[in-house]
Amino acid sequence: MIQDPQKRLARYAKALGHPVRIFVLQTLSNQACCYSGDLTEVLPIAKSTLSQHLKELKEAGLIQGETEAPRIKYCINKENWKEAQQLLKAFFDL
Amino acid sequence: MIQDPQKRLARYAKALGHPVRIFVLQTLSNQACCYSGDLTEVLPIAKSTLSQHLKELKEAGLIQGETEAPRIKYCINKENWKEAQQLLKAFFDL
DNA sequence: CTACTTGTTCGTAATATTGCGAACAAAGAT
DNA sequence: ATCTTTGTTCGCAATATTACGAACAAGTAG
Repeated sequence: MIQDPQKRLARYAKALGHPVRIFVLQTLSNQACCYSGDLTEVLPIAKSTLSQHLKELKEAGLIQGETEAPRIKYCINKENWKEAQQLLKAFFDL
Repeated sequence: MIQDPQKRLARYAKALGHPVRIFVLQTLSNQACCYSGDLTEVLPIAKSTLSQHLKELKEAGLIQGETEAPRIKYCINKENWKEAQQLLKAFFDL
């Protein structure tokens, strides 16, 4: 009954379903990439909590992390980002 | 730190974060309105479960229900739908 | 009035989410 | 080799989500 595109759309939407994750994605969209330390400084949450949110975004496929020295550089996963964009566009253009 | 638009966007996204709710919204977008019985016939879930999903969509402001005889007619809440659309558009056009 | 239809609400259970601090791992600096 | 920095993982707790069936309300039909 419910098809794969609907599941994928729901998956992406779920990942967007928290203010912190929205903020993170906005930050990454604006400025290419960033380190999680940059985010911890700004956000009023524990670093372990931020780490979990980043993990969820990673598992949803919306971001990717690249080890770089002691830090990890997070970027948008452009391919999946585009898919989410298209699925949502199609959804609202119904 | 986190502003109201981000919270509202996250709220809408959260409401979209389940395949059944995506399906319901697609159905309502396509054909004006429908009764929850129409949905129960098609979806492989208990009517009480569907009722909960409809309640969440209602509380998120994305749909509205209108009592009509023994049934309830559900429609998109166009005002909030448009807001969600705009917030998401702005989000992805970053 | 007594069914019947339609949908919500309640009670329950299993699982997921959110959040924190403490402990841990990995790599660079001293 | 030791310390520092950076971020993850673990353990825990509180709350939310998802789902079902049974019971309940509200209106229609007989």
